[in-house]
Amino acid sequence: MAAEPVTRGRPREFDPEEALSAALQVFWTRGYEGASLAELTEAMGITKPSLYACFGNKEALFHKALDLYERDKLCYMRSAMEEPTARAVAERLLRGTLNIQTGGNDPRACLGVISLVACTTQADSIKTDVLTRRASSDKALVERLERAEAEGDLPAGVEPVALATYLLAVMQGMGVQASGGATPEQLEQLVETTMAMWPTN
Amino acid sequence: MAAEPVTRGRPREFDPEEALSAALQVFWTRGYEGASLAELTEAMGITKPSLYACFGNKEALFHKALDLYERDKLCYMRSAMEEPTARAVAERLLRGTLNIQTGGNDPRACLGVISLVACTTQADSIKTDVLTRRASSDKALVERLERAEAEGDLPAGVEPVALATYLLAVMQGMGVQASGGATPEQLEQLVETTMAMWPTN
DNA sequence: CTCACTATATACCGCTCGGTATGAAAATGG
DNA sequence: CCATTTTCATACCGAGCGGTATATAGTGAG
Repeated sequence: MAAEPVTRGRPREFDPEEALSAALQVFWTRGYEGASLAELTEAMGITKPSLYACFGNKEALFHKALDLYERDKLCYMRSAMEEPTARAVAERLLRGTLNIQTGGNDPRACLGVISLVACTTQADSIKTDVLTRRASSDKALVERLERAEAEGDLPAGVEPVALATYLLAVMQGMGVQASGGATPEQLEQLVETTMAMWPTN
Repeated sequence: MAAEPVTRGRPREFDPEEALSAALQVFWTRGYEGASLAELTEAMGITKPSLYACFGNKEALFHKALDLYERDKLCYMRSAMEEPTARAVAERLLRGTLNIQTGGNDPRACLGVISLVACTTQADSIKTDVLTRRASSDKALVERLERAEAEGDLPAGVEPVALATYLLAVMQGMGVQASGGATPEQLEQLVETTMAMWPTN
């Protein structure tokens, strides 16, 4: 990227990255439809025309916030795949989910889960975007578990696709519990219970 | 109830039960905040003043719809507790959840999950209501699993509270997957995977 | 300094939201 | 037949929504 984008005209008075980060926090707690422009602009410290000029509109802002979320918050997903065993992959995923959900002031679900469940009226492109992103991460987990199967790392009779779906369901269910006011201790216990259930050979 | 409520004045031209059932469908697909009065009244076949006169306001209508939902859709939860073994209880719960989620046109999560995750702005009383109802059903499951432990129906080292939290998380995660466009077959597979994970002694 | 250009702040737009005032319509009691 | 009571349908209300027109302020180029 050009650090010197040859500014002509009045310079911008805010940092787009910081503003986007603030917008992400609002979207994360309110959801896409629940986040109003008034709340967004106040959190970002800018006015509506500035937001429009810099990010396009509310929907484009959300997509960019989703980019940031995936880059900053969901990176643990990719690194978890590098664990040596399927069991270790699962535990890294569960603990990473736990960390995200208990990182803020009070526990809350993954932004993707919130967007999927909450956006019901319009937001067709929002849902599609989230689903597309999730499909690729789901695929990565399936491939990792298929590798585990090939390596003899999974007990016989355990289907990689089914196991991946199951694990993702637990992670998403953990998000629902977090949204429902579960304490970090309860979520931690849920991780341990799930790991105790993990198939052994 | 009095079947003859001594009508005086112009009789009502719609059936409140049917109207409430229609409202429930709208709330279930749109969520509380996503359901507009326009969509509600159209689905219910009545006008806004009629709705207001009969049900109070949107919030009161939602609480009554939640009553109906619990009575009609979540009755399987109570009957599941009567199964003889903890394993059978779990399977009945999972299959009951599956039936609800795949009952409509396309899969969707439990109304409680939708309400919890989606309602972010106002809706304080909505969340409280849902949480209160869920707390009692959670408690019933915990007590059932405690009975199972006392009966030697659970393997050693399995905590009833932790197991109940885990099972509920899977059910809720299943709802998220349903909202995300999972097919009934995938959800069915998720049930079977979960049952395959269920602890054995 | 002047001009072209860009970001800023204010005020505003059309629309939809949940909720209601109002008057006509349909029933019962006298 | 009339008064009373309750429901129905239309039209309306203030507020908040996402988005924007407009005018001003701050920058580099010439």
